[in-house]
Amino acid sequence: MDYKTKKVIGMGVVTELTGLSERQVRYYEEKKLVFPERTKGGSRKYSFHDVERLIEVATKLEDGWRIQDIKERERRLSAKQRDDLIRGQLNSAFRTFPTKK
Amino acid sequence: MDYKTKKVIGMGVVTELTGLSERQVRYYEEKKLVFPERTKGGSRKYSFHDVERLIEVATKLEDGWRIQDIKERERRLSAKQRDDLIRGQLNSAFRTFPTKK
DNA sequence: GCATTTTGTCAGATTATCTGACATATTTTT
DNA sequence: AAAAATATGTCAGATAATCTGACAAAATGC
Repeated sequence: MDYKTKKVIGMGVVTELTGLSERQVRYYEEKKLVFPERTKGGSRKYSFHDVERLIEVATKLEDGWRIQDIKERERRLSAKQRDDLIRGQLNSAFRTFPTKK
Repeated sequence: MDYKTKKVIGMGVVTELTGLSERQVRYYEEKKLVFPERTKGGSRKYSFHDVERLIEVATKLEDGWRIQDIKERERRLSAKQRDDLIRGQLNSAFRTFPTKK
């Protein structure tokens, strides 16, 4: 049970912690930058990780980035990470093979 | 900013995480076993630490303890800890004194 | 037996949050 | 430049979440 990723924080606290408006928080969700859970009644629940994510997004927007830019950059980054991961797997495959005790 | 002690969790999530009823959670506060913060509007906000505390309290009650017993025991324990702390301070005082480089 | 402890429940009020829509200022695109 | 897209504010009306205070009741303590 990770305090950082468990989704337990309501909208009010999120706006307090981030300094953002409700409107902004919901808009960033609409743009698929954060993914809150919901209560049975439909209220959003965020994690501390989500809160940090929102602050990160807000900072970039203040720096002149646009939401699509942010997503585009992250798409590229994660693609690179995938490549790196594959390379790492290949390396370890070749490395573990000859290592025979 | 500690995820564990920051008071950000509402009543609904607390009852989910603890399995307790709202009634129980409020009663344990009335008996001064937990100390939630409040929003401007008056809603309670708990930390993960509070949630663990509530579970601990509930467990002891299930084991036949009564609330006054729990508080009494903790009063004694913290008194002992105060004593231990003082003893520790005295010890280190006497230890650091002769240690002259 | 009477008092205390702990929990349930219910009513009524207030706070918190939701969706959807319209407005708008500032870019970006064509 | 005109049109389109972006990001945010705001407002209304609805629903969900939470609060307090009170009464009831079962279990346990003294």
